[in-house]
Amino acid sequence: MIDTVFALVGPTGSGKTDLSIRLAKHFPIEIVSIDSLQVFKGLDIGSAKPTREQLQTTPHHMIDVLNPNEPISAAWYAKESLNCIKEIKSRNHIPLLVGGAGFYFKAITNPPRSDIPVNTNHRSNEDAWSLISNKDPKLAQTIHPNDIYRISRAADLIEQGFVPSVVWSQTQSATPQVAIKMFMPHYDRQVLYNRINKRVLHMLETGLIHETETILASYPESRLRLMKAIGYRESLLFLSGKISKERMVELVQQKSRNYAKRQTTWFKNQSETTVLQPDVIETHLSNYLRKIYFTS
RNA sequence: AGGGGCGUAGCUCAACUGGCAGAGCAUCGGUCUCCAAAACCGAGGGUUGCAGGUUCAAGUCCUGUCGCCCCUG
Repeated sequence: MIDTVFALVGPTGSGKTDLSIRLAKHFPIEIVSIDSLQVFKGLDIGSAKPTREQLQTTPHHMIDVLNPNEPISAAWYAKESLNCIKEIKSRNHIPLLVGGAGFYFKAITNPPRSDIPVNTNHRSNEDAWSLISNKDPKLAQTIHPNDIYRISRAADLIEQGFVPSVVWSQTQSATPQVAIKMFMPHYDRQVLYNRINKRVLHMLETGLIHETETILASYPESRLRLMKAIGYRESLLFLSGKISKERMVELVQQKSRNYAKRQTTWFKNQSETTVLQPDVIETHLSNYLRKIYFTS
């Protein structure tokens, strides 16, 4: 029988963290963060990590488990969070997944093949593309020639003797280890954007730039990762004098809004997602949890 | 006041000697099967500051006008 796990999903700035803490006051909940940045130690302000108090009042998992210079992957994330879920259940507690990383959620239900390593050596896009056209023409028709991520991974698979279209259809049709029931608060776009803009301002007031400097000082090799993370990238650009402080704030707000839109698109197009108005989501989820865990 | 420069998409800018007004970003929609706060795809959006003139044809040339910037007194 497949376990059902509950999840609080949604775009950045939609109040997931606060809501999860409130729920944890009434239920024996342990929170599993599904977030690509909060896993890293030191990325606190920029990743909008739960506060120290929040982390103390409610058990959290998948937060502060990696150093900023350590590698991460969806397969690893899926495996670790699945472990957390299992342990929480063995304690007779309720696991609640909280986060906005759709890709990692997907990896939890449909884990990618972790036995085929990622090839780190560089090959040109043209080479990879011609490799795919030759060895897996079916796939070449479904991948856009500019889609360098998937092209590169497909080339990985081919070089290791696999046919990408076959491998990928297998992982897709594999029986999921857990079913995730997702709840997402829905805000009016303008309201959400205002919240995000305000939150970015708050990040700057509480020391986002200083945090960036601190991380980089302890882990110079984490520069690449920071350059791919909203808020940290712009801080680095500001610190190196490439942009003004005003421009930096503008950019962080803009990129956060763009990200929030992508997250919303991802989750709302998942069939397991229940979209709810912010003012009813707490009672709705409470009722749900009560019904599932305390009636039998 | 006199001389010069500039006004083109929400923003930053393209458009050789007149020849169908474009690009990046933003905005809106979407994709995602080990880099995902990443990467990628699609769409909408313009009386070229305004008013005249020359021309088959004006963002481009001429006149006037408004706004901004620089230089000189």
